[in-house]
Amino acid sequence: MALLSSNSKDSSSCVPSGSRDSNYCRKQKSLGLLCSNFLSLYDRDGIDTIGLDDAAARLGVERRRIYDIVNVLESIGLLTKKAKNRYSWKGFGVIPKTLQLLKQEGLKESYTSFEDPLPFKVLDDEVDEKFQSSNNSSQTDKSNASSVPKIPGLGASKSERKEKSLGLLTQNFVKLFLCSEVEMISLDEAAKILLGDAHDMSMMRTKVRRLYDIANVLSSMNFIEKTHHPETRKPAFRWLGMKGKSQMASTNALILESKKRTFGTELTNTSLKRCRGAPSLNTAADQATITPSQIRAECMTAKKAVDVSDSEKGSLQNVQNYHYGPFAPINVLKTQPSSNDERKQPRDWESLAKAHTPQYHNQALRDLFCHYMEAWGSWCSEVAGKNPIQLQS
DNA sequence: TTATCCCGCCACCGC
DNA sequence: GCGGTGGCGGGATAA
Repeated sequence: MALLSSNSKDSSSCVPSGSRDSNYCRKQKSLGLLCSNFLSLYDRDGIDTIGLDDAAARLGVERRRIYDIVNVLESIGLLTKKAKNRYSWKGFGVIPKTLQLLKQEGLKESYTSFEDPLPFKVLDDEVDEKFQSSNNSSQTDKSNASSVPKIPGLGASKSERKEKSLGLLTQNFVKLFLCSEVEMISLDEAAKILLGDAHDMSMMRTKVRRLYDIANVLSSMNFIEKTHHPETRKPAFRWLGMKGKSQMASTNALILESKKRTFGTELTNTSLKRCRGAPSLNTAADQATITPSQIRAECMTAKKAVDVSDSEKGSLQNVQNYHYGPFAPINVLKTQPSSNDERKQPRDWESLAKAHTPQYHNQALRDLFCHYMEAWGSWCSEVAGKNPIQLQS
């Protein structure tokens, strides 16, 4: 295989001859661009079924590439397989439901196995059951778009192959954002978390390659955006969710501008935060950028906080309808305002801020939170003309 | 140098 | 055996 591959490339890349023309541009062949073109073709009214051969022909690519796109799109519910070579287009309307289901599954899983080195890997059976039922009914009932979509071509007994599928990897990658509250994650770190076998470098590299494929497709739909860690400058991806998708259509200019924002100005950039209906108590630091190397430690810390009790967790969600995830401030559970508290001194912002200032275990997070508070303070004085909240260091 | 990811081989599966 | 599917990793390109 290697020989054949390298031979075919020798004749087509180093020397611009053969099938690859002299002005070959890699970007023009990218999976992300291909996905954009695919959506341009099929994301419209009147589109019901999509033929893979047709798609490949119209997009001018080989079938293999269409499989890559379709697998990712199907994993998030945009498509469902109808028959061999034929898919049914569901559209972006199903995405909120899909994300909600993925989040539910991911949260359930993370609560039971966050200490597992591969917290998002163990859900296969459960997901598969849902996929199976989803697929069965999708053959006849298109209203089933609310179910988390089945991954294509995965027989129940092919667990090993299934575990490596692009679709499942896509779902787990998305869960990583939905459930961990991590604002930014590198693909290396994602691969480590999703794979578990971080010691196997070969497998890691393969996983990262697939994550690049997935990330390209997701970012072409504006579900995520590529960015860089502000300190390490390491490449990473930030979750935008449906907000990114909806704003892509209506406010391209705004998004382009926001992509240029610097890390320190992110505080007021709430429009691009993930779409999860977070309440106003959601702190800036809660949405902060986390260095990948801090993820595991913070996961463990937050796991302990979240695991205080199921009832406590339930009440938190009832009150706030919001889940902090593994990066919640450690005192969040203790300082949630009761219904009585909410009536007390609603305008005493300073004491409120002091009472609710998160006490992160991690020094970097504390610094980050201070940074946000400073930014907020300057924003208040500059824009809103209010007194900045004094920082607790 | 490192990050990115295209490309196509080939194993697997159902018919 | 055959065609559809998709995991996989070499190695080229981009940054």
